[in-house]
Amino acid sequence: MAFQAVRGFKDVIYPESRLWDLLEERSKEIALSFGFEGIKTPVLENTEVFTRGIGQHTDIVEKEMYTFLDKNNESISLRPEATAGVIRAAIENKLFARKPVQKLFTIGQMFRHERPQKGRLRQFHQINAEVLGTASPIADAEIIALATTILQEFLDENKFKALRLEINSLGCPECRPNHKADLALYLTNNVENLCDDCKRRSETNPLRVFDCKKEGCKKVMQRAPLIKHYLCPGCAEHLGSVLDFLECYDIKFVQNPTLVRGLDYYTKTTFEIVSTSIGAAQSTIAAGGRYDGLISQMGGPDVSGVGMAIGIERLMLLITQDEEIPENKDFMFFVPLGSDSIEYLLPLSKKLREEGYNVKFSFDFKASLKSQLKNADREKARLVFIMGENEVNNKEIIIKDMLNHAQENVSLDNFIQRIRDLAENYNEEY
RNA sequence: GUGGACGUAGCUCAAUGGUGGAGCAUCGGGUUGUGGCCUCGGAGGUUGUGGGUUCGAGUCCCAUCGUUCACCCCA
Repeated sequence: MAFQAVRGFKDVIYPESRLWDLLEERSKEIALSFGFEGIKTPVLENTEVFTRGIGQHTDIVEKEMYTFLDKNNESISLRPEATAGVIRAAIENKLFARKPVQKLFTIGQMFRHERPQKGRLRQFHQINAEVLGTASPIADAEIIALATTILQEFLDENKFKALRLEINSLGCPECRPNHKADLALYLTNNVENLCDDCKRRSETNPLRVFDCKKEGCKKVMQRAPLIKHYLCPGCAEHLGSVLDFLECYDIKFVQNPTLVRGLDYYTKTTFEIVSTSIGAAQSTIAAGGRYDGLISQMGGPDVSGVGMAIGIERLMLLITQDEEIPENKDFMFFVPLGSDSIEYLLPLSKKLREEGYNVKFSFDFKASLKSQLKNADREKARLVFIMGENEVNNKEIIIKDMLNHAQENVSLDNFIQRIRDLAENYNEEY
């Protein structure tokens, strides 16, 4: 039996790997343009970073985290999300002593032991950004603007328009308990009309009952108390400001009063960017929100933060949904006929690469010109440089243009200058 | 973690329980050192894996692995 990758873990091969690299490069450039600094944190943390950060009783920590004992019997876990580790790193490296507000950006793999599905892997990747150290609603809007800017960069107009930004406020420790209590009471009073799942949810995670698709439950929840009627003046004002600022950014949104997040730390602003043109299991492309209390809870200063994550696999699914991944750029291609020309051609290929051209060199110097040209064609060669016995004797090279079939002989001495001239005429194609 | 569907060549898919095929891709010819198009040919498979039923299984049954859809949950 041949080897198989671990369940839920996937190889990324070309051409997807090309698009993947592009995605990482461009999104990083965009984050830098917003003033974020890159950060790289380990995939492995002490388990407590996550139990304290995300919450002991979340599904992510309780059921999905890869947790095991290290050789010294300490419990360590693969990170199921980025925020807790970034905050741990910010505190440990005393970043808040450098300046009070930290804007941090990272891309990397996360691990959750779920049943795999399309767009749901056990190792998956996120583009992640956090603004730590400010309660300003401008930061919330900026985080959302960063997410939408990155998505807009990679999606064509129709796909981008098919995205929906849903936003809600979860309140704060001041006002949230009042809503929680009233909701719990309401659910208890209507428990006979709820499905079995929702009876359980009423106990474990009452807000989730809003998400139930069963008619009975939906009917009950139509009259259930909504958090927005319970927000304290501070939270209400914050939400209002965030929405105002989103309009300043010209970002469309819909308020979803039942939007919940699966991580305990969220307060006030919470949002999701979902695609309407993709399966339910992978429709959430990006998500995030504000977290008061998390940074201090992890041993840092008592300041607030806000962050977002984009699921790379899900974004890739959306991008490639009905589109081909673009080909690599054109290449120049060296064709030695026989072994005698190699000593002339290899140095020239080095020189061209140093000048920044994309250069491939045929490996099959013993093969016929025909098969090497065929190969050159398949390798997307625009200019092919051929040198055989005749050319070695005359100290010259054939330059063949594969697009317009033209070919010319140039002397070895004039070769590089001739390529510069040709490439210039091709308008930066190389 | 729960329930359903599907696994045949590198890819997309055929084959009534009776000798597993096609298209594309790949490799090689179509006169000496000129690619794409065309044409001819070759190679490629323990039908995911392991059991079972049957004279006979790609096809039916069970298990297992994988994929996928809906849940749970989430990026």
